[in-house]
Amino acid sequence: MVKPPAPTTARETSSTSCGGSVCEPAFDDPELVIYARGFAALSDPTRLRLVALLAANPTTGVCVCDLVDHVDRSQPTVSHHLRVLREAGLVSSDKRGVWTWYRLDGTRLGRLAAVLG
Amino acid sequence: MVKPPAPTTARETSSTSCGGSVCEPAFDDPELVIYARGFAALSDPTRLRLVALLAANPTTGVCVCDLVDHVDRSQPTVSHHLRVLREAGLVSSDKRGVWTWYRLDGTRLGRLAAVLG
DNA sequence: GTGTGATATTGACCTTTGTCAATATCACCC
DNA sequence: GGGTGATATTGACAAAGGTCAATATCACAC
Repeated sequence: MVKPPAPTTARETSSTSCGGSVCEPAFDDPELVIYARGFAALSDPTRLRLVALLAANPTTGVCVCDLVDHVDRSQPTVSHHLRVLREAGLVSSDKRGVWTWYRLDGTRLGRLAAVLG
Repeated sequence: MVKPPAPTTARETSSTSCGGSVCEPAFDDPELVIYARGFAALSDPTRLRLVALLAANPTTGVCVCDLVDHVDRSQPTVSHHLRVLREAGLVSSDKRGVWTWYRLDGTRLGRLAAVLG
């Protein structure tokens, strides 16, 4: 969203027009849809808590069983949320034997942060 | 979500336990709900386009009538989205006569960006 | 192979959300 | 005051989303 402020031309509010001159942003619609999907993945408190847990354990990641223990939601619900995060590209999963470990994808998260300025 | 990586203790994957030691994040639930609401406000392409338009015109803001012209949605729908953004604290509105101008709240947006690292 | 335990998927439920048409509000001009 | 035009609100509807119980899958141990 960051954009160098355009040299705003003088603008007089007349009674027949708001007098606005709008500078178009440099984002096209497909881009917006992708970013919106990313933010949607972060729009749920449970998912945000999962992200926080993963962010607090960046080097090792966290096993699903531990995530379930920490979020006060049923195991299927946690699994659903992890799927949403994975499909948004924000986390990656790694199956080791019976256990599945999730890890945060800092790059994707950083790109979303960059969009916000 | 940024958190100094805790000194992860050695962890052996046994057959009876994943062996994980989870470092708790420094976010409490009310905080998560607030942030989630912020991201939810950014989770719609139409709203994201509105934000982009406002970000591209930071000094003056943009009049609602111009926003409606630029987003291919009905006027009530645009009004609805602006309300969502306003209630999330991401934009502020300013009534000048018949026209209402919206402006981006960079601080709030920046705080959301900071949460992402 | 059988059992066990970790994770994923399915199905069902209810809530939330995006959208528009219709209507309301409100400021301004004549 | 009546008309006009900008914005907000309401109501209705379909679609999407969060949750859990039940079930499926799959790896490992015995």
